[in-house]
Amino acid sequence: MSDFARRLSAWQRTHGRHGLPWQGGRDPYRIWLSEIMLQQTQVETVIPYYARFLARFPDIASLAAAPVEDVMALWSGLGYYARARNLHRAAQQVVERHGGRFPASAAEIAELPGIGRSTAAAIAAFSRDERVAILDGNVKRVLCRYFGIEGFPGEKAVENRLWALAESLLPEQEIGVYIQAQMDLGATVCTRGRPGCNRCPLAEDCSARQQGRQTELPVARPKKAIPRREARFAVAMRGDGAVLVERRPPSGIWGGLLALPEIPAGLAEGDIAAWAADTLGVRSAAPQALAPLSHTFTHFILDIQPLRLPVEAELARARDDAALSWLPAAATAGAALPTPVRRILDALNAPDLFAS
DNA sequence: AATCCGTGGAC
DNA sequence: TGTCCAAGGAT
Repeated sequence: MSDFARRLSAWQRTHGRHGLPWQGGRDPYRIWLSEIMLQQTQVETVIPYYARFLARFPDIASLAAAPVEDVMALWSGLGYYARARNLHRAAQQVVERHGGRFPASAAEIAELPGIGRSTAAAIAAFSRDERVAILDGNVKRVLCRYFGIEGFPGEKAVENRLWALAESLLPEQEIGVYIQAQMDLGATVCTRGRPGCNRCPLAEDCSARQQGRQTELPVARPKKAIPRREARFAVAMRGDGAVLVERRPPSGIWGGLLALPEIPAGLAEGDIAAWAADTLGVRSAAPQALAPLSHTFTHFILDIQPLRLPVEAELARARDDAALSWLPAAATAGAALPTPVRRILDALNAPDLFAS
């Protein structure tokens, strides 16, 4: 075994993380769920979602049998909603094509929607110690520093080199411990800022440390200015507190979630009531501006102006739009809402703390 | 290959 | 306040 792997695994046994909710078992379903939730998402954020999801869907069969809307609701707030849709689709594929048993090998696992090479390897390594490499953000950071690898790791050529390196370093046995060691070292010691080199089992011959380049490696993503966009959300509210929401298409931003209808840009304030009558099927009083908010996505910032439309009457819509539905105030907590929509509705339902 | 896809934590 | 990006994958 390479000294690299031996030192890493030895470190994991004494200094690694062992008590996380998805650790300690070999059930591929639980491991799979954790890996998907943890994609681009921090451990502390995932923990409560993971518990709620497992309580509602304890196994693949229950997940596969559920309506996708229920799955989206449990994912509400976690982001990257295609993960939830793919998770549901994959569960159904396991039932239909694998007799309900999660496929064993990393190669088979990677065929499922939402599971790429690295996630498939992590599942196979943790569930049955299959000898396969992962390449997530942690591993990229550790390898780039230890071997002094130049170039942005998101670049194809650099990534290919890292994959080859990761595979060449694999120990013969106990791959699960080794994989966990890489993740834990990256998450707790070889962190992005201020790495704890004095606690690192690889420090003595780490290229970045020898050259004092810990903050320069891995090479950062090329900078790109992120655009700002504006949107007005219609908050059509009935007297009983129910709000009109729109199921978004499966792909794109907030795919499959319930959002507030967007008022077309450029539509004059005075024309909003007519638009609401035509498009939303509601007769409403004059729009009232609610507190604006700003929401940051990965690649743009959205400045949101919610406009409350007090509903006076429901009209027959020319073409019944199945995407529109009334969300009762009591149902917001369990609904599949994106975060800013939840904030807007929560503010409406909460007692006004600033009223005198 | 480059872009798209959420949210919140850390600094 | 802004910046960066975390157990990535799909297109």
